[in-house]
Amino acid sequence: MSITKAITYELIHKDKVTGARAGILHTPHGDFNTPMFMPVGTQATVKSVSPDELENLGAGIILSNTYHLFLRPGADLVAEAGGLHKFMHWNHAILTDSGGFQVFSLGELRKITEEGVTFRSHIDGSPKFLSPEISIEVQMKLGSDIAMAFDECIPYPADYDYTKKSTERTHRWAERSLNAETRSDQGVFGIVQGGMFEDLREYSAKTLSAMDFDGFAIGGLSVGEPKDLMYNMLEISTRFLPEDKARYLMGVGTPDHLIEGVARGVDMFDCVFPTRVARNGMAMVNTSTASNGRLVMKNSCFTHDHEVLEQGCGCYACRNGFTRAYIRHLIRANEIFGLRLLTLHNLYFLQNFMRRMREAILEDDFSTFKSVNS
RNA sequence: GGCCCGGUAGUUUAGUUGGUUAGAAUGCCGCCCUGUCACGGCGGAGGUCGUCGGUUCAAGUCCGAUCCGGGUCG
Repeated sequence: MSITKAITYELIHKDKVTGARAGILHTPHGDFNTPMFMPVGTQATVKSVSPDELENLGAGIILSNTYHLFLRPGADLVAEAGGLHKFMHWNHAILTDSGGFQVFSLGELRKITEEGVTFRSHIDGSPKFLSPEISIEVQMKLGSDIAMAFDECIPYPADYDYTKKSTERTHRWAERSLNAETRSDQGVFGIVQGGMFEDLREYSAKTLSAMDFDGFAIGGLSVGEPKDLMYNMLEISTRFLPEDKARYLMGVGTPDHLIEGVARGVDMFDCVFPTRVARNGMAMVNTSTASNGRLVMKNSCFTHDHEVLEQGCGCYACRNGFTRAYIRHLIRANEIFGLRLLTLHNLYFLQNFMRRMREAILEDDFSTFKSVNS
């Protein structure tokens, strides 16, 4: 007899050359093609974008943050509103990060013990406490489709001894996170750590694989380490994860990293990059449009540029003919619409980028896509 | 015409009893943003301190003249 799982991964095709995977992630709020990119909606909103705009640009699942919602407005209020989906009017899937990374980002403001993490709120400085049990409880109240286990994101660089101890603690926290979960309509993903050490990455992936998670994330990467080191750690992390469950590389969202991640069998990504960078005036484009894949709209070379961001792009901004000169003007003048146009463009760009990768995988031609877009 | 106030980066300005390389904000130019940030981070260019002369070891600062702007009295 099989228990119905809230979250399942269906492998459709594996690229014959690279091992890149095309699949479908089944959730209580719909089925979504992988590889996929999840826009970040930290505080129950993808900054400056409405739910129907998100839907229109092809996003199927978004990420929201336990840490932020825990501090404000509080999980009880969201539960009172009927859960996060209802609260923010988003009918598709939601993955909630556990707060591990945010707490790690607080630096000196936090203290880690076996029980959990005490820290000070970045909002009002008040003392707070998060543990695996509390994080999962909050995520259950939020009602996300996928909850993340509470982990410690190890800073870079970190020595072997600390990395080993931290990783082992993350494993114990993973077990506790799993035990705290009671909702049948919610899945839980474990998070592989292991810092920058091959044996610890392998150890972490194997240890977590033995637990009954619905999917696995690779954490602790893209924290300042060199690219090659990151790719190596990623490779080892995914190698020991089960084929029949989704793999999620946390916090990655530049095109080069997405390609390298997919090439190593990753199915899901999230990143503030496209949205944050949009708010600071940058458009993401194909390398055929700009060799580094970026247009810094504040640059004076766009003053008289009356072309769209990228020819042939189907995003709201390009489809409707908003020009580079216009967007540059809006950004410089600090007009909200400027950052909205760039946000819509960047999110569309990445959705389309993932879609194209998936097509390439299905045609066993991912290595061509990789070489053309790197 | 007399008297008073004020002229310092494009703009708004700080500058002590004269004392290192005249600061800042904003704007301008560029770089950056990877599980926290809309109004963010870093760097750069930009000044003959209205002009001329004087005092002094040393003047944005003190003195004189002059130009410009504003105020006020006749």
